[in-house]
Amino acid sequence: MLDLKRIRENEAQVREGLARRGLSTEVIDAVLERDRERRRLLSETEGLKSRRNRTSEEVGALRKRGADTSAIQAEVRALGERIAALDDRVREIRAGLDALLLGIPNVPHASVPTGGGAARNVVLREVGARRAFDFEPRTHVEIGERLGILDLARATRMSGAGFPLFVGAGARLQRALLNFMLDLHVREHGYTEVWPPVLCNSAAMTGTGQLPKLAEDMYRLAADDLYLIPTAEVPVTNIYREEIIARPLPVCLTAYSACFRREAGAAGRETRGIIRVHQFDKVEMVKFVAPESSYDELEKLLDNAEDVLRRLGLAYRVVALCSGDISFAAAKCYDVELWAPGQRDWLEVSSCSNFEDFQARRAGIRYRDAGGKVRFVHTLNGSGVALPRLVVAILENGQQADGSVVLPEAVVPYMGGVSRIEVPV
RNA sequence: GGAGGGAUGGCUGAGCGGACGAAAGCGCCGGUCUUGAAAACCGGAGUGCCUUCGGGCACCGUGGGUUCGAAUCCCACUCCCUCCGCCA
Repeated sequence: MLDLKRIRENEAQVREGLARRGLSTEVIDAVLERDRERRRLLSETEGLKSRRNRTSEEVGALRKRGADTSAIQAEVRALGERIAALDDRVREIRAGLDALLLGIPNVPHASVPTGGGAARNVVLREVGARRAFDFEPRTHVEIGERLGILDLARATRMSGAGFPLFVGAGARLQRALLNFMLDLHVREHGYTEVWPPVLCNSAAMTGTGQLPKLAEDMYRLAADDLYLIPTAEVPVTNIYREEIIARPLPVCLTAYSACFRREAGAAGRETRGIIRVHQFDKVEMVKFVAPESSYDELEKLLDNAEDVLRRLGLAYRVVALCSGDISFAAAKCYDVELWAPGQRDWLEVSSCSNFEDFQARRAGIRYRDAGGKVRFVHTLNGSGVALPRLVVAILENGQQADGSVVLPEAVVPYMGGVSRIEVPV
């Protein structure tokens, strides 16, 4: 959520931010108009309340002396009625204002390239050589089914399309990769591991910005005001909701979680295989940092995500998203994409974002600066990394002519020494 | 799921409907003393909003209600604790 004062005082900057996202700035007019009305009514109401408080105290004093207070009591009662009416009106305006503010996206950082659509994203670097094949590389679906480690048909029978079932070495690979990534972030990148709930309430979802805009994309348990999380970002960021963080910043947390996405509106896109699924597993990194350092911390976060791929020896590239492509809550965002030879395409496996104080303001996450002043933290997060597309890349890059798959060395210890998944006889 | 108890500032914990934005202790910050520290003593300190910058308003789990006036009384909800039942 944007600071109302910021909209008031830096109107042009906010309008430019919306425009860079390709959005209308009409909402700003509505916000400013309601804000003016709200402040006008507040002054009036508070003046009346001040009068009521003083007069009411008088009643007490007069009573003590045994004086008749019926006239003055009637006066206060009348004041109370006026106040109640005004309060209702203020509440109404405030609710409307909040609804507007919750629907306004973050202002893109100055360093974000301007433009809309993937074509305007900027490829910053490509790391690692793409493997050359002396045979026609197969897709992960072909590889996985032949190896008997991926059973999409049976998964569809129990849950529908988009719910992968991993078997044998495939299941083991999931567990191995998760442990490999968590160990890396905890032991070498300085993160504290957490294991969060995968159902969160609407307040938490609003805090990180999934609500109100992305309601259609989430699985919801209507009877309980609970949603299945689309990413561990939600529970992990909300750990400090409505708190003044007492620990020294930065606070760096990492978590594995299952993630659930309805992918409404994505029907027909990337439906083959496990590139876009309704349930998947992911290791997430989340940081709570002082505002001065958030852009340095974003670079570190990005490097932590890249480190996963470097150690697995996979070819990847880093993309700076343009202003029309960054997510609702983000001020700046880098995507990390893996090369998948069976797809002949780059697959997004991580999105590293700085939200500045956008989420912190919604979720009420604050800290005390050196001077003891209470301020909103900056929050960041990034995948480190998402599993299904990582598995796609490992299978498609590691495939051999005979159908077997050679695994990256770094996961072999986590696979109980297995370095190659063989075709069953 | 059943029965009872509870929710107050960073923590512990007081609070006859007007004195309470709130005692006290701990912790924290500043000062005195000290070579330095500890102890002792003195002082300071909640959050948000509005403002004509004098000040004002709101906040004691959340939302309603009673009253001239609510941390305090009433109702509902949420969460926590104890006991019983059930369960991995």
